[in-house]
Amino acid sequence: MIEMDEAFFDRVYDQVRAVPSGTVCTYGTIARLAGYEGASREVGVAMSRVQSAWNLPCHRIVNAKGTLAPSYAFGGKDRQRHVLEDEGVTFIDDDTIDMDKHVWPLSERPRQMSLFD
DNA sequence: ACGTTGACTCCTA
DNA sequence: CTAGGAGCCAACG
Repeated sequence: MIEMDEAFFDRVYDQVRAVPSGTVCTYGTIARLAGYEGASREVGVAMSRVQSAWNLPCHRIVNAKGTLAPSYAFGGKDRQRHVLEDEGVTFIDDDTIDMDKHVWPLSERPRQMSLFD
């Protein structure tokens, strides 16, 4: 059977669950993998509706710049950073993830593909 | 059914 | 580096 109405949220959450520990994923990537490319903003809305009991690793979802979610999420950026660091994610700043090392999946990296770099 | 809104992204100055 | 604006898509009142 096919989910129809809540397909968007369900697919988004399913993709969030698919993000491995120690990596991070951007809203845009989640949207794309869920089949809603360009709906990055809606992914953010979906995250805001996540409840703790769902066990979604929403702390692994960050924006394209690698900065953490606003303070009102996770009870503060420090909390989110701590969780990510505990999973092995490294930061270049207190609020900025070292994206090129931890973004997932590798093939979804945002326009950084220099073949000869 | 239309207009607003949002844990976004990209481009320009 | 920061600031502002436009584009994008789905949910909500």
